[in-house]
Amino acid sequence: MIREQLIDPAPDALTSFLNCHTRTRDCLVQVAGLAEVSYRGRAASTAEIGTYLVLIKQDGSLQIHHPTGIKPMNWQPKTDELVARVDEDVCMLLASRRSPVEIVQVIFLQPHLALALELKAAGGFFLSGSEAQMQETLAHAPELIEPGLKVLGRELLVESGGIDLYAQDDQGRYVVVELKRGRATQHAVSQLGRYVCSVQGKLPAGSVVRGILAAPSITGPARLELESRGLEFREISSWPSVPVAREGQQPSLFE
Amino acid sequence: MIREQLIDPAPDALTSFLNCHTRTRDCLVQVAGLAEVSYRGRAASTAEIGTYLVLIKQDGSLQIHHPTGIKPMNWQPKTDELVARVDEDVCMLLASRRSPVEIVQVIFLQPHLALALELKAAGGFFLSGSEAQMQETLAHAPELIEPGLKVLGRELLVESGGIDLYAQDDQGRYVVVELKRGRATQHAVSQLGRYVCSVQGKLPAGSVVRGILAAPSITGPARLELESRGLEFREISSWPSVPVAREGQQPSLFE
DNA sequence: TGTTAAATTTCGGGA
DNA sequence: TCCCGAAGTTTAACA
Repeated sequence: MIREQLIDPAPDALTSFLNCHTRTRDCLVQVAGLAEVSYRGRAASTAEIGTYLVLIKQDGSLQIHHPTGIKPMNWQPKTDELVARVDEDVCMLLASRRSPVEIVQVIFLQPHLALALELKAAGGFFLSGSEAQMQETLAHAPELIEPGLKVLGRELLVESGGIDLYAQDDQGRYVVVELKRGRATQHAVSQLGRYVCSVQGKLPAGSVVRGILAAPSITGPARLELESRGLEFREISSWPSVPVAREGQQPSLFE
Repeated sequence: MIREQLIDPAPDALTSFLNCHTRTRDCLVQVAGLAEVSYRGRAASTAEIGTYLVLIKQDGSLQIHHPTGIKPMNWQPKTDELVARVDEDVCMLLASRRSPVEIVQVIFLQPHLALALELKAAGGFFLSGSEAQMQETLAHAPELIEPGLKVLGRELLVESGGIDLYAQDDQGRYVVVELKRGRATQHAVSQLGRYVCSVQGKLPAGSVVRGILAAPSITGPARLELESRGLEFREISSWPSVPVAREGQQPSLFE
């Protein structure tokens, strides 16, 4: 599990350690200690000297954590080059990528701990409650949106994006359905509006296209915007915002 | 720096370790080893048995990393309760929060390493290249958007959101400016459209309100959408997508 | 608390 | 590669 551990490594020792274990790409590498971090790319940042935790995963992704918060202080999702070297008597780590051109530089002023861990086995990961799952369910039970609704297509691509559900109502009118797994916002209304326009543009002039936003709830401003644009909202209440373990009850949507 | 380190801890030892160091809230705690993770909240997930790295920061935030990717496999940004206990002869960690109600459960089947680190000093952090900075710059140099433009306000709140820059052109017409630090998308066009409508609704009927999207570039579909809605695009090219160190040259925007 | 929008968003999918 | 959209997005700001 622990491939290698160094306490208070010298600059050249840390440099070798980093280059060795990042090259093999089979370890999760971490270094904790006093460091300085700078980033240049889509934006630019500088972190003054402080105690940070640097993580380098097997795919070469880099993240630098400060004492609080879920998000790293600095990061590099993918690195095209990851190299450590001794510079002015300290170990310096450079993580760069092209597209976008970005570079993160870590200067280890006083590394206290360097650790290489083997994190081999990762089991399966299963997520439920995604919008994709909601789409799957509603595509097979469109009456939950509206009685008589017939689904013609899913993920239909138009110039302005992908339409979640494309359908026809009991009067033969085309219906564009936009799904949200959580509370629908003005953003969702804009999306729906764009899709409705795109579909209208493909049909003979004068065709009526309905737009339905289907979600467990909707914000006040979104509702106003929606109604002013002649679009509709359908509450999908059986979508459990917090799936609760239940016994002897009938399973809700998505279970 | 290293407050405590355990190798292959027994369930009760790991439990004590976790409860002790998370209670004091002055350490970054990590556990690496075989585990199972499940989550219930806005969605639900299960991670089968595998080797993971669990990080618990001083603010009680929890993240569980698998071998690749910048994002944790599971996480809990804020925990209202963080408690470990021995359950069926293994150590189980529960991290829960209200609002939204969510819980992450980690079952440590075979912990190999438990580490408590002191990450005390964090230096200052400075980021440049944000949209806020772009706004600051353009508010003082609106001629970069258009000659004769006068800024009337920033972050002006209307019902549909916050207008980045509110201005008047050399002919006295009101101008709503939406800024993007990167390539502008259809989403940005929608925002701008909403703001223009909101402003029009506040002015006497028939008032002309211009909408300008100011960004370094714009996607093709966004440009079409923009033009079809009578809105305008202004390229802000001096926004350096990659701020480069230069010598003897005149500093660009934002430097 | 509710809503909106930014973010070095990341990530995945389709053309 | 470009583009769009989901995400357990997170985070901050503001009414």
